[in-house]
Amino acid sequence: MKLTSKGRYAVMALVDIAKFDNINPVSLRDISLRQGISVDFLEQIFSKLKKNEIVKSIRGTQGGYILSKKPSEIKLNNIFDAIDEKVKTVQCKKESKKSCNGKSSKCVTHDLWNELETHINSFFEHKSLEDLVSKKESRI
Amino acid sequence: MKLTSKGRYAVMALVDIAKFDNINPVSLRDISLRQGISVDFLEQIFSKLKKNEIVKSIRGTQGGYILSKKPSEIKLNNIFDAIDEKVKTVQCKKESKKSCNGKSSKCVTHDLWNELETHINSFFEHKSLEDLVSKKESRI
DNA sequence: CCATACTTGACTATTTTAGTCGGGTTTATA
DNA sequence: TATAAACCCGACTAAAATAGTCAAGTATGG
Repeated sequence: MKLTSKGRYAVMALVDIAKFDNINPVSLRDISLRQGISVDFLEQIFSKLKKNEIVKSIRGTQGGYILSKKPSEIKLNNIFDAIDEKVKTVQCKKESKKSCNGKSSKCVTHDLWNELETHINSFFEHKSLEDLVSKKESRI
Repeated sequence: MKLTSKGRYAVMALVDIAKFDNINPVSLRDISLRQGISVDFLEQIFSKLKKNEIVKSIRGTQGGYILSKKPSEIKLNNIFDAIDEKVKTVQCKKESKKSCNGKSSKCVTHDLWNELETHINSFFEHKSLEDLVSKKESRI
């Protein structure tokens, strides 16, 4: 079970934007320089963030991205949902005859993974971008 | 972020053993038939479970595996640790100059992933094999 | 002594991840 | 109005992880 770079980068990039003015758009180039993530990869990520209305884009020179909502209203699960970073539990596929029928150990893992999923999601639902930003502003 | 088949199979297999006599060893062949998992793959998994003292092996005819402890004493995190199914957070590698230095957004994700890891682990630490077995015995 | 079952390690196909690359379109500003 | 900064979009690819398979053992009960 692991977390992907994509998820990590998305959070880093959004925190970066949140730290700067939320009126002036922030360009991917700036984020790239500050966070050390390639512009090309950021484009992929932001394409999805935009589709899911986490950010708004402003085209042309001096363009960039701004947050669609206040940092306090952007929960981490919104971000991960947007970029398809879900908690994927391995499915019981066609092997259902064997392991997932009424008889023996009828997918003990089904309930377990569902529970875990709920558990993790509730963690992300309670964390907002603001939580991450303000934590880091407390630098002496 | 996703959970692997290996983890799922390990849990399924151990629940299978727990359901049967914990005095008579259960062979991988039986588990294979009941759960629809290949014997070869089970061998890989059980090799690690044995090294980590989750199960004991009994060789020869009529051999098989038995649990090393009572189902209530085997927590899911013990199982996942044994088979290297950890929560892996993507590391901030050598790019530390850019993203992980004192200046800008000094790895906001570090703290976040650590928190999540703790959160998930505590979930697994509180679930034992017994919890899974007894849940399923309530089949009418 | 042989069939059953564990033991070990190497091998492989498939899928996912983590990007890159190339060719666009839009728009501020000089 | 030219130009450069910036977003937009889809195809491509190398590397890593996953999910197994395969082969050649060793131990032991009957």
